[in-house]
Amino acid sequence: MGQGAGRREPTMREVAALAKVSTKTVSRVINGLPGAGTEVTDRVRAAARTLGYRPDLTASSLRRSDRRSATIGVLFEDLSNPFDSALLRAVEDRARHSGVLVLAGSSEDDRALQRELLVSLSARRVDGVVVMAAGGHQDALHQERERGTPMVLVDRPPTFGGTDCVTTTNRDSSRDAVLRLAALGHRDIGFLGDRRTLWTSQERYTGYLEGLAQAGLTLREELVRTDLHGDAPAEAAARTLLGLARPPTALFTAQNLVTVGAMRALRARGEHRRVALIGFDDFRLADLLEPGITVVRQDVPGIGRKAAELVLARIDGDTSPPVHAVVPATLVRRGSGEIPPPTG
Amino acid sequence: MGQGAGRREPTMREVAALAKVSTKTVSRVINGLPGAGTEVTDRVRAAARTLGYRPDLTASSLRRSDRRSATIGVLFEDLSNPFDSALLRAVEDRARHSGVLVLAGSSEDDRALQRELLVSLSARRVDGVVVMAAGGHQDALHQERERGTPMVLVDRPPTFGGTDCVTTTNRDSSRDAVLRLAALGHRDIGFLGDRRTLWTSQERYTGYLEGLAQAGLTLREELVRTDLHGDAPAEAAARTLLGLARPPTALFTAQNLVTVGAMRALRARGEHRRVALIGFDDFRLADLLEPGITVVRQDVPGIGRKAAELVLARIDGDTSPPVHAVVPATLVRRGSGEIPPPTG
DNA sequence: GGTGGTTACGTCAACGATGACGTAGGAGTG
DNA sequence: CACTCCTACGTCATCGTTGACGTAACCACC
Repeated sequence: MGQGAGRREPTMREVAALAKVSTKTVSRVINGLPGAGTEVTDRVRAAARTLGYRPDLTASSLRRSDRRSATIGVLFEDLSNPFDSALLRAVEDRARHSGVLVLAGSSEDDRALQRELLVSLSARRVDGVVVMAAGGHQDALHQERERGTPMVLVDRPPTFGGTDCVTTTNRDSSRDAVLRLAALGHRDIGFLGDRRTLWTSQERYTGYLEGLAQAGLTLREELVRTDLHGDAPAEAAARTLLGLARPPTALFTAQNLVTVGAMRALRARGEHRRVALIGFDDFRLADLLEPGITVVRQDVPGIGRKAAELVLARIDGDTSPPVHAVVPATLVRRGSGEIPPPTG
Repeated sequence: MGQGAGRREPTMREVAALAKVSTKTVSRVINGLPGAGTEVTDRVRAAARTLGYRPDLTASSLRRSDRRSATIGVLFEDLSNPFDSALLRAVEDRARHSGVLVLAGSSEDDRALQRELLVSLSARRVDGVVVMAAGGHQDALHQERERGTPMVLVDRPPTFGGTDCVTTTNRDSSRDAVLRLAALGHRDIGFLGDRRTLWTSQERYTGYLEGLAQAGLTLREELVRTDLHGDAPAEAAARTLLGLARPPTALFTAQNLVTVGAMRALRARGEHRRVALIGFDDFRLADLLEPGITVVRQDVPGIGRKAAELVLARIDGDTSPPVHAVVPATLVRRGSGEIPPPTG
């Protein structure tokens, strides 16, 4: 394989020949199973070292009774997204502790691609998968789950039953954010949200509504903009809101990039010190801006670790009822969320 | 395997039995090879669909002559780091185009861990690896390469020969950044760098020295701080420099987090509009800060794509001489790098 | 001193798939 | 009609490894 060199990896048979034992004995030594004498063990070890033998896990897992590949699949929306990559890292760390490696892919919130990647993962016989479900129907995931593949959904719950899931306190934390703004005296609180097909967007919007209701505020529909995918549309939407005859005095932005877009709009209008802003999802440097951006911070490592733990447990045969773990998010005050409404 | 359900995947043999043909014929149909009549083909396809048959790539690649697993390994320092995850994404995209999936791991710049992960990857018989070499000696990588594993190093070159590598214009871009500061009239330009064991740090430092020399400036060693790992140490170092009797009027920060640390220090002292700053590596929101941060931006997707292309070509048997590809970085002016020195 | 148990091996088949090769039947050719 | 060639299958061994099982040697004990 090496730059055309075509060197083959040594096999157990070759080790066995060199050590003058059977392959079965080599297998015993390599796997540390009983039934090999000390002298033979030494001979086999020496032969393996001499030849540079390394076991072939794929052949091994083909034959073994448990059929484990010691590999799990991770299917997130976009591995270059900070949220997704932090999640991946957390899953990876937990998995490595169990000797499990991670096959990772980005599904770009595209169902066809997600299905394709799922097929690729199953062709490699991964032991289980951790998935961020693409928007819309989840037939492919459901089918895969029905086949018996251990599966944990993260960030968004399944639309089918019998499957573990880890999410954050989307609704409650959004409600709390809105209540905090209301407590400062804000009565016109705008909402900027991501694609409505996303469960998280819906939950955060619901939380926004709950917050308004609980604070005794009435919803002004013209202050709500959703389906903002990326920071550019979010910026445009924010500009529109701020240009209204009776503009919002505070904004709740329900996603990472939407927050960034809103910040750009506020800055462009020179209103970033006058209009309050709370965003969902923390981001690096949020504290270095002026004012610092108040955010709802998800416990991303916690979510990833939990998801990995769940899938590993299922792989190990845990048959307890499906779990929907909710990892609490916290509000981080940095200034932008503490701006009071203009007096008068 | 599913939550203890223990359902087995159907095999070719079962499909063959249902379609009343031999397994070899099923193999032909599944792989689209000639030698199967239309009627038989239809019967096999129907049987496969009925049973929900999915080929086992691991068994297949065990038997096949080319032994390909259609999987490559990616070993970066920290998959949750924005640079690393953007790189991973670029590699993943290019690999997917060739039907190749990615087994990813973080080596945390730890040689022992990197070696361990390398062993795990080889146990799974990956076709090749893309590696960000951990600092210090590269014996493990060298050995793996000697065994014939196709390998491409990214970000940092190998200390051994015969191996492809993709890096950016560390030295030249650093020199240009320093020259730009000098052209504005800066004569006291500080350097803040990451761990000196890293090749990139050394290169960027060399570029700094070249820039000083070319601008006719003499090095003031007390303005150089290296081995800053993370933003906290960088912030402390920047504070020290700014507190000198004759402080720098401009800073060149040679890494992502070091730039962040320097910004914090400048802000804490209220000097972020007076002291010029150019950082190596772009980061999100650099444009939203005040002033915007001027940076040397690497073409991360370009680096990742190139690395993937190289390793895939080697896997396909390309035996041309090893390549050291250098992907150019560009200077992005946002304000902080255009601050002139105080007059007088 | 036979019986039973344990230890240290070996032999064989099988995991799921494919490469090498065999073969029956039909088409084409002289 | 005999011969060749091709197509469409099937048979068998094998990839690297391990589970099931066999067996020879040795020890202990009644």
